[in-house]
Amino acid sequence: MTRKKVKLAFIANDSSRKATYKKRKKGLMKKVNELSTLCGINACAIIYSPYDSNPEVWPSNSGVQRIISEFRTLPEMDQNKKMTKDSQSLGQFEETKEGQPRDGDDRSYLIDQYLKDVNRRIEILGNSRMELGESSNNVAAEAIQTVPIIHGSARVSRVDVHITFVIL
Amino acid sequence: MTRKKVKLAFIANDSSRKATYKKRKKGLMKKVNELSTLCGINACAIIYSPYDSNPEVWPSNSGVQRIISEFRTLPEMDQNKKMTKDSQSLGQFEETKEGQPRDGDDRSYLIDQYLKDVNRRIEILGNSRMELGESSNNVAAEAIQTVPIIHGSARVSRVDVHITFVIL
DNA sequence: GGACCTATATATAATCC
DNA sequence: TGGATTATATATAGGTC
Repeated sequence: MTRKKVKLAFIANDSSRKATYKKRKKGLMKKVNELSTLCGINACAIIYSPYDSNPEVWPSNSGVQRIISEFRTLPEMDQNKKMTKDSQSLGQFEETKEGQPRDGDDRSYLIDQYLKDVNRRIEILGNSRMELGESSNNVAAEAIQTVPIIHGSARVSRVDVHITFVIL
Repeated sequence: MTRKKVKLAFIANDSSRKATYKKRKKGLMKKVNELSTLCGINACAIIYSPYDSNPEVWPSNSGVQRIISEFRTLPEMDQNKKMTKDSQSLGQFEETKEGQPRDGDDRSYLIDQYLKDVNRRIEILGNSRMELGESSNNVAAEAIQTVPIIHGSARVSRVDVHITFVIL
């Protein structure tokens, strides 16, 4: 009964932590679903965690596959017709920032940068895991350490939850 | 006063939709923050949307950069020391599934598959955008259409919110 | 539009099986 | 553990400026 105000801190008790994780993951998924529906945003989410044997996806496994497949079939050219203006007029999206390259989208650079980072990170994550056929948890665990341990051999202790949301 | 039970459907009114989007995005961020803290999960979130001129990140721009940078500096080998057992003993994570390759993690295959999909998808997204210096919104817009339009030239109307969560 | 302000709708911690 | 249950803590739609 949520009688406790939930101190925002790491839950020491393992079972409690797991229980909370599952509940909140579910809640997060629901929120994504609602945001998607209410704002007309197409989205898919993939949540991977050591708690679940299978990655959890939204809206559904096939839904995720479909979105990805459809995207792949798009001729690259068709994917880039500029339509900032159209978007604005049709849905008032797009808040063009001043002083941006006229022909490009104002956020292109930032997005590209982030995508590159994510992309590279995913690649490394995938490669390393495949090479050793090892759990990716360690990787995440290490990445977690704010400073040290990174180069050392002292493996991290807990952690290991990977959640990847890709909402388009 | 949330007097209304909020019909879970696309919000036609533009300003209302935007207002809702901003509120819910904030709520989602908070939820991610809480999940991260409560469950000891290191995470970063990147949310890009046409409503905001800059991508929104969590825990902070520098925090995201740091996590990514640190991860990159990891020697690939160091990233994969198996530690399923350690994790279990230390934090009771890792729920080993029976009948899996003894040396690999049970979820490796599934994860690898998803990562590949996401990875490829991100690459395509990035490449196409960079080639034309165009907004990636169109891409998302198209991907949204459940069935048609995909191959046609009739561009989508609204949409354009990209949210990419990468929680590790 | 953005920044509050509530009244309600929801999320969820704690408990029991 | 994995569900239900339910009392509270939160999230937030709708108003008001």
